[in-house]
Amino acid sequence: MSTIKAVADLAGVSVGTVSHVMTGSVPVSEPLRTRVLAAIRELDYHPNHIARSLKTSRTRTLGIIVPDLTIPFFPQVIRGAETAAREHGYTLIAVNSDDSGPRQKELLSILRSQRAEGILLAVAAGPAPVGQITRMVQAGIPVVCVDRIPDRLVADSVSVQDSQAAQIAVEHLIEMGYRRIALAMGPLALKNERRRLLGYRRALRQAQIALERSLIWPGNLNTADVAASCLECFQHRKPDAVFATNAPTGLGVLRAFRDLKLRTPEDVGFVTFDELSVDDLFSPAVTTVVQPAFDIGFRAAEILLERIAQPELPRDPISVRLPASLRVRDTSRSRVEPCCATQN
Amino acid sequence: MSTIKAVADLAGVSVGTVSHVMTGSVPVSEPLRTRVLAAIRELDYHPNHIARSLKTSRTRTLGIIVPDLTIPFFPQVIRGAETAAREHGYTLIAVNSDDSGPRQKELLSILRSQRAEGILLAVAAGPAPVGQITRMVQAGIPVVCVDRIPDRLVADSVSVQDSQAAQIAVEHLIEMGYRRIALAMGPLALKNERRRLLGYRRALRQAQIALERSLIWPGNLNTADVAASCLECFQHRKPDAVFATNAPTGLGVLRAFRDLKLRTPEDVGFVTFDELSVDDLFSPAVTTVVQPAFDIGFRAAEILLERIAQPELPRDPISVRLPASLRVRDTSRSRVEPCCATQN
DNA sequence: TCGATAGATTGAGTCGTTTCAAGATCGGCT
DNA sequence: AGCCGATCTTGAAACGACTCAATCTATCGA
Repeated sequence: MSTIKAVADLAGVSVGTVSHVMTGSVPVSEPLRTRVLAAIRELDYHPNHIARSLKTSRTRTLGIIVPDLTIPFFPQVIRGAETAAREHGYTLIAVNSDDSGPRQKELLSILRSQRAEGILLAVAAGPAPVGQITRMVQAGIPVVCVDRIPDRLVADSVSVQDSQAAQIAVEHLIEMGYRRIALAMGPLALKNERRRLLGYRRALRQAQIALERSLIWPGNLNTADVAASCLECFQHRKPDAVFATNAPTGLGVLRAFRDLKLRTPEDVGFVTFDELSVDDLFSPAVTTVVQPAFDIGFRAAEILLERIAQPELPRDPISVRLPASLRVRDTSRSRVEPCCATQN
Repeated sequence: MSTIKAVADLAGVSVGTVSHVMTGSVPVSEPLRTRVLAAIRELDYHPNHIARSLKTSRTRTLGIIVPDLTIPFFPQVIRGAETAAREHGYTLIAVNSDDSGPRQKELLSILRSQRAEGILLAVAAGPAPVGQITRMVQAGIPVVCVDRIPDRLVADSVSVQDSQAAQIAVEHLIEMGYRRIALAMGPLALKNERRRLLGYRRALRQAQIALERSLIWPGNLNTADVAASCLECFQHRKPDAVFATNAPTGLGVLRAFRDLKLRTPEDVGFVTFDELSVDDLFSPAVTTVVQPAFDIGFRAAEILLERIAQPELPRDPISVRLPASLRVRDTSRSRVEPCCATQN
């Protein structure tokens, strides 16, 4: 791979001149400039970004760590962040923690070694690496958390208005005539989940529906386990609707419905957080709470870039909450008389 | 951010010794080693990967460029590639070309400047950057193409056995009793699409069904446009089944079915390449040709790493074709008498 | 014609690490 | 005691690009 020196020799100028042509920071006369550009083309010269970064200590690189690329939400976040990064001349590199704590630590360390100038982090399940993050921020590498907001961490974050979104979803179910609304949720250890629970309670309270603790199943994010709790709940408590606070949980619930031969919305109403996929093409189409994933990524990257641009500013953590929207489809339509006998 | 020199000073040794402790390439006595490790911890030292790369000219980094992260296929490929990379101590960085030719060129250039040691490329739509790829390979940066295989390019590639997969899918439809099988496909400019067409023709020929040209609609990969062609075709040619050769096309067809109020499989049979999503939860569940996306990524990365490990080997391009599998669900079940009157 | 000045060009030093050759230390053996 | 070899430790030279200070060139006015 050719170097700046090779270009300089071929063009018959000094390395300084070539550098000036590349960066444009210092004017270069037209004839020399032309010769340099010709030499660059001739040698297929690609400036060594590594050497450049070493000297300038600027990599113009942002990192994003997501727990699972195969959940549709995260690619959207990445695209948003990438868009913002590109507008500022930055490159975004995406890596996957596989929802593993150790791997996440390793990736943070790698990104730090690679001297990413800032990091977007959607934390993996389990305890968040608070100490590591704090050290990075102290070392001058800003970190912005997206989606999941770790407890006990003072840092910038961008996510959705969890409680409002949950409240709207549950209010919608109530309006549609459902009363015994079960809440299928993820681990209470996650702040987002607690916030969504809050919205659920608020909606019930405002509709003067008594809270029934046995209709709330906090669980893990394993789709199969969720399906099991759902089966269990339907045997004993007979809810007439389910609100799922996240996609894996929602899928688990749908799986249980299938096994129980329950139809939506005839037998049971259903709303879930997050688009499960192309929900509108299938029947019954699923009513979902849609998170503004692209915007979350975009805003998060913007905050990060701002921090990078003004590193000396005092760090009052910024916490942006974007509104979600309810996309009403079939699974939450008003209850109707079933046309033929079903178990219920 | 602390440097190796700071560590050396704190531990009271030379920078060379610290380096030896880090890399383990030269033995270091226990007492010194302990002092060095303590100093590293004390200073929260993270070796500057940039300086290291500059010196060793090894970045231990692989790049992957995909056209669209939000298509579920690609995240799977990335996970496969990442797994293989990690096994060899490499980090994979993923970037998104947004299916834009210029952006793809730019990303190739960036990855080259960043000195990625090898590149996995799922080419964007439009003409492939053959020249650029060839120059990279000549410069010693191996490139392996995944999924889409550009014409006119002599390079390693990993993708699916297109024609066999298509043939199996169409044979399945024939076996289920469908005869007028339409082929909804992407641009003929793509080699994969031509291969899938081949499989379709082979299946028809073997079943002695005459090929009807008007049942084949090559198109672009725009879901809305596909839906339009589909409407058109159903008005004039009345196929009794449709095989879609890729996911966006498949979605377009389903959208048209919805608009035409056609039910599957009662009114029309349907099989598509690629999982559309959680196809099995909805009704009717979609019969799909499942590509081994993870394996494609994994094998591609392995080939890449092999090339990197043995750069001087002559480059007979390796072309791996992995088998796809047919996941039979509802939309291709045998035709049955409709229970009530439907348009047909 | 000459000096001053603005502008273009150059070259050396630097970033943080690896690595090689050379120096230091130590124990064992004669 | 002195020497040898094995083992550990050190220092300095790279890697490739940027950048500052210094040099060079040309232009213009006196």
